Amino acid sequence: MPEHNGERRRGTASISDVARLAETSATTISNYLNGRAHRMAVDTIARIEEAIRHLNYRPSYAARQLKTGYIPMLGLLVPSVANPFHGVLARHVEEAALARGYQVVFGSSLRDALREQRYAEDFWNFGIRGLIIGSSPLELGHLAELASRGMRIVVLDRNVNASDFAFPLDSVSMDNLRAGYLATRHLLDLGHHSIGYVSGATPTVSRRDRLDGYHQAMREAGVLVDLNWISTIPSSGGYDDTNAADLGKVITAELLKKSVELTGLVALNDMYALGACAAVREHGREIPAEVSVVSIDDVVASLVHPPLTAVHHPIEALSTAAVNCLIDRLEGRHAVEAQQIVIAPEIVVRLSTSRPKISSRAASTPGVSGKLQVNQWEK
Amino acid sequence: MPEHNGERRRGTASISDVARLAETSATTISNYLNGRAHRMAVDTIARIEEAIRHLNYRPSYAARQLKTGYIPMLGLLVPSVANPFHGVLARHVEEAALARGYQVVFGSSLRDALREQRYAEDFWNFGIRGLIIGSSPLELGHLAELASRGMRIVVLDRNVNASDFAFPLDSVSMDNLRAGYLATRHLLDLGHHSIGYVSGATPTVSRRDRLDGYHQAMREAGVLVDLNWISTIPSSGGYDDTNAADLGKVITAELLKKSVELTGLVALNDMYALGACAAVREHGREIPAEVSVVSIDDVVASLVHPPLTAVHHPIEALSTAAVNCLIDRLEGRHAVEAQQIVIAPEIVVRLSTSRPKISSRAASTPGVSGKLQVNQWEK
DNA sequence: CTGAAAGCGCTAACAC
DNA sequence: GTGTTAGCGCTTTCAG
Repeated sequence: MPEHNGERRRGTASISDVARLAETSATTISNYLNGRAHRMAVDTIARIEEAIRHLNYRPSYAARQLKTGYIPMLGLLVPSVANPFHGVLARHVEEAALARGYQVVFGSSLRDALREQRYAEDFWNFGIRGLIIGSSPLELGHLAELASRGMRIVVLDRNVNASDFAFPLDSVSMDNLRAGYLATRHLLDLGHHSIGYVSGATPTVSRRDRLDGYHQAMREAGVLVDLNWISTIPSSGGYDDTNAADLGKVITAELLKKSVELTGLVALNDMYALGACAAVREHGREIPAEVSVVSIDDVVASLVHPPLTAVHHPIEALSTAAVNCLIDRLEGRHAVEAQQIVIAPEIVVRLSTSRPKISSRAASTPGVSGKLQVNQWEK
Repeated sequence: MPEHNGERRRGTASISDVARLAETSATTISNYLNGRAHRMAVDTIARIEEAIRHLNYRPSYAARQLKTGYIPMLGLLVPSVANPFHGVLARHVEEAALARGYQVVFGSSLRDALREQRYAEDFWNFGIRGLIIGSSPLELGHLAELASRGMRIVVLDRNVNASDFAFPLDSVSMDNLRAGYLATRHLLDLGHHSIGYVSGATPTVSRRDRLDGYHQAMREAGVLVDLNWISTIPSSGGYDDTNAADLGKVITAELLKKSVELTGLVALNDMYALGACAAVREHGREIPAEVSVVSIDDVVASLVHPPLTAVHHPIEALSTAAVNCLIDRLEGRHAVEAQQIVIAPEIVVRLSTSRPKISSRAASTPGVSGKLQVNQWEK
């Protein structure tokens, strides 16, 4: 622990200062402060308020916390606040927390379970008892011990199967499978068959679900998916999300090289989509004339050129729901069972997608990939 | 204050539990914990460590803070973490703080002095004594009272003239004037004369400085600036930075309408630049063939199409410097005088700028605007 | 309706 | 080297 200059709460009045000035006791001040002023003598109240104002008194959360074990502070852990998606997420979490009188302290996990755990434990040592996890690693075991100690956790962006965990876990998420499905389906509906999927290999629930959605849509349309259409490049070690766009570019370049027949691309998220667009252009192809690109998340999709068709991630609704769920639990006004909130996404069509052109390349599709089959799941 | 379920630090051992198990006193544990174990008996140390491990003991920051007035937590206030620039800023602040053992709690000020003040006061009530202000309103008076109480404040993104304030204030910033200058100068060097400046009217120091840089470059090149080249649309009320791109678009549309002779555009930041690009295209002009665009900040500039020429904002260096400066002060290892750190930016040339085409429009420039003068500042 | 007293978990004198 | 004591600012029985 670092040295500090020992500066005390200089200039900060304490409850006893107020009591003295108001000619009453600390207890009474405390009662007043905690909403137990209902049947207090009016002039006592008046004196208290006057004293508080005069002294510019604010109660110390530390002292209060020491006594009650309670602090109006939430922890937020995301892969990286530098990622615009999580920045927006943080912004909404902040606002919802503020509305309930809570502050939020954040940490970037860098998708590292150990780092995430350390942060969470640090939060605990600060007295924080409510935690929002804004990512979705497959495993949550690193938080089990904390949960058993009493940390309330709500997971954002992944749907949790309650029975998967030994501890109660609320979850709030967009229906990621449906997101992947909608993105793919949109391309399919436009007439594309050879559709690539641009994603890093980081194992998260939301990513797995989105990919499942892609497969479901393809299957439903009777398109046999070529393995080369799905990127398998693992995301590099110190994964910070900062390089997501670069990764998307590399991945897409690879995809395009292996499979010239591709006319449509579904990107895991906006950052990957930006990288994908760059790669498509470097490959000498136009968007959407030659390759259509659809993104998921819709954080910056509308801002670029061309504006990207994207499945919109309802971040605000999710964040608000997560915060309220968490605080409700902290304040003990909840049923015991874990809650799972899932919100359906919608697609926003913009200018990065269009009908495929009849291209000589597509005609020369190698092997069976892209070939239409009898659609046995037709609906 | 909201009700809570009164859950105590259940399952959390205290220092006396450790003392008991280690068959020693709390003081000794405390000494051990605070790096005063130099000449402690080795077996005492061993028993302590064993006990700590066994109990999974972690000291309570709240109790420690109550005693010492110290808490390893920093407050960070930015206009909006949803803004990618500030998200990246927050990420670097986080990392620098973490390296020094500090957590960071953040708030979005929405460029509202009152909101900013409330946050800062709340931070204070949590025991936080170090604050980073990541915006640069012209006035800082709303923080004066807090500063006088002992809050350490470092301002990021604005250069502070120490004597402007009654309280000591460290500042860390890029040389914003130079940033504006470099951006404009780049366009000038390419041969542009009619150069617009895209910015909201929010009064901040960094914005004023950047605009000054624009003027300086224009003056130096002997170009008379037409008032219509500089947007004067005030940013709308509840300014959240979320709509910066939209604002940039509206502003640019206006600029282009008023002044068809413009062949170059300097944008206040990346978000404005994105909006500017959209407006240029809607106006039926190509980038950079017909209009060159240069941005400032370079947060997403490289990711879009075409990749934007931009003055690079050294956010990491600034954030790290700010955090270290702040913590040094908190830990009392600083000279008394306020520090001003200024870092020079550099421009990164990409594909959104090129030499202007000889256009009939430019030739028909109305009035004197855009006319070359004798360059009396030539160097 | 108000107050006195005890104690949350920790650290800092000051003994021993 | 290690322990004793007091107390940070607040809340909470429990009396009055």
